[in-house]
Amino acid sequence: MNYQDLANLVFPDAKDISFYEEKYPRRNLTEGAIVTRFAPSPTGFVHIGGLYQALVARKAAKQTDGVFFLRIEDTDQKREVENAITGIVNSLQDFDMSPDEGQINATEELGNYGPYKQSLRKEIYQAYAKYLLAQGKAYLCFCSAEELEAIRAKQEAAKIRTGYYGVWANCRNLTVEEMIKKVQNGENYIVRFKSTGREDRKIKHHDIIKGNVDFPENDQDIVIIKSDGLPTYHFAHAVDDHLMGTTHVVRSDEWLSSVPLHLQLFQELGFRAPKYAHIAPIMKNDNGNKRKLSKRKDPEAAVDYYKKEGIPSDAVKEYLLNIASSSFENWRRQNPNLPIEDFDLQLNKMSVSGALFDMVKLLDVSKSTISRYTAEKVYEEAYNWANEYDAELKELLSDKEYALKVFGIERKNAKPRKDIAKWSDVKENISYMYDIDITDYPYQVINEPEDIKKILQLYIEKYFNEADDKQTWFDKIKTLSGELGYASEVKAFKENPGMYKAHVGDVSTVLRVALTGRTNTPDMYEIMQVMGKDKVINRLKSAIAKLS
RNA sequence: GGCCCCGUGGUCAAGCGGUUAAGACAUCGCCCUUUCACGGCGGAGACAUGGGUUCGAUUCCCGUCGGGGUCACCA
Repeated sequence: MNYQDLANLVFPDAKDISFYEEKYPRRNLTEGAIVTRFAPSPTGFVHIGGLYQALVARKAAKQTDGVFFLRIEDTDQKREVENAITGIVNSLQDFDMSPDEGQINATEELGNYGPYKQSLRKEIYQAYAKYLLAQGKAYLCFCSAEELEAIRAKQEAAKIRTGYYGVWANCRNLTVEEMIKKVQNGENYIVRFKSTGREDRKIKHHDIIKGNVDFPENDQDIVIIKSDGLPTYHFAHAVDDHLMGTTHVVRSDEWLSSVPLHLQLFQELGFRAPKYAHIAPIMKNDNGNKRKLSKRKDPEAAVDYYKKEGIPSDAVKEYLLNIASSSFENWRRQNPNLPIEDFDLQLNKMSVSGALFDMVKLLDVSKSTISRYTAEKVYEEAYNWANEYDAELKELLSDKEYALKVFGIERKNAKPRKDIAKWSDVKENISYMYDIDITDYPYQVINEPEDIKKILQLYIEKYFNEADDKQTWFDKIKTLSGELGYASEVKAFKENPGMYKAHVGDVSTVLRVALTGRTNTPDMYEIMQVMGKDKVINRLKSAIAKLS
């Protein structure tokens, strides 16, 4: 009786690993091409941190003509959430980050290295577990949850390291005969890795982001195959990333401390280990403490939040790149119109510590992003958003020709208007351009009904002409101001405030408020042009009528 | 608690032995011959702390403090 017999007894049907080694040959890629992956577990929506990882991983691959794939890590069936896979796939699609290989919907996938869903790879993991078992590099553990708990309790009481290792690993020294006997007796078991490491020795690891990190070797006999026959994360990681040809593992830095284990696993399995890039997670300030953005507490943790708010996916990616690399901002300033695909992200320049999520900054990035859009693009995006989330806005936008004019206001100039941060702002932003009932007129300096009435009436009767160019238009407002005793130049007013009731700016404000119901708007000349003569006259008349 | 990572203005961050310690967001003021936004100019605001090493430390070493991660048949 030897380990081979034990392996055959436990995994009678498992294939020899040579089968898989041949089935999944080395990828034929150009020198330096990077293969990365996004490997979420389907336990809910995509987290902004997950998107961040995926963005970084995907960029690293794309920059080198490599491959970016999506692997679903569903080895914990208890935690699996319905439709999560579809959610993941859709979120990546929303951000224009669909993978080259992997799941493309709940049941289908792309690529030659699949299945890309771990629950479908059970036999593969078992083949490799059998391989380790046959060599005595793994063993069966029959400890119950209670026994494990008892071990832990003892360790804690003695204030020593907890875990299943060394002398605490009860089943580690079971003989092959004993293990076989227990299996034949129907005892429950799991497969554990027989660690070759020693806690008093150090291993060196070079992480692409974190740099040189030394750890004690791993000496824990971790579980590789659980009682349901599925692998643990660690084992699946080693097997999958080897078979799938991953060259660079980009993942959250919570995994950093598992590196010794992972390296050991790769070595004992005879695999070449990938390079690791552990990224710092995105944090949030919670009463003075930093913590990871939480799925439960923070709405902005969910990637869908941005979609619902109408923050363009481009903007979210720009913001994330901002966090990832400080050189991105400089690059963007120099290349305002290039797509972010052209930006070269250096993994080794990425920040080592977790950044606090900054919504204000995101919104600023978003404003800039949207300001670079053409009116056509703004229309399209706003319409698509409205179509899903805001029926009223959709209705407003139904007249595309007019909407295009509205979105074109102050957009054609060298310094386009920057006032939309998210599509959910649009309605509030443009509603006065439509046939709404203005009820509130927040007149400012000039606020006597009689004065207002005079200005508006005179403007309608004598000065308004749709055909005027901008200079003529404004000259007329100046003339009108003078005619009614207001300063037609602000400077003149400032020099001699006592001589006038108010100045041309104040007169303009009256017109603006009467026209739009607000004190702040984009350029009034353009607004009038877009509204057209009838609407302008009607608005002004109606404002007069509403003077008390 | 053990192990590991991190600590530059409110936030994101350059700099990594000698700098007036960049830049962006936010904030304040001024300017942009009508508002707001944009843009321009300017202001305020930082190297956690204590020891070393050095002619000289934000940069290197050690301690302290602070923050984070990890120690599952979860990923």
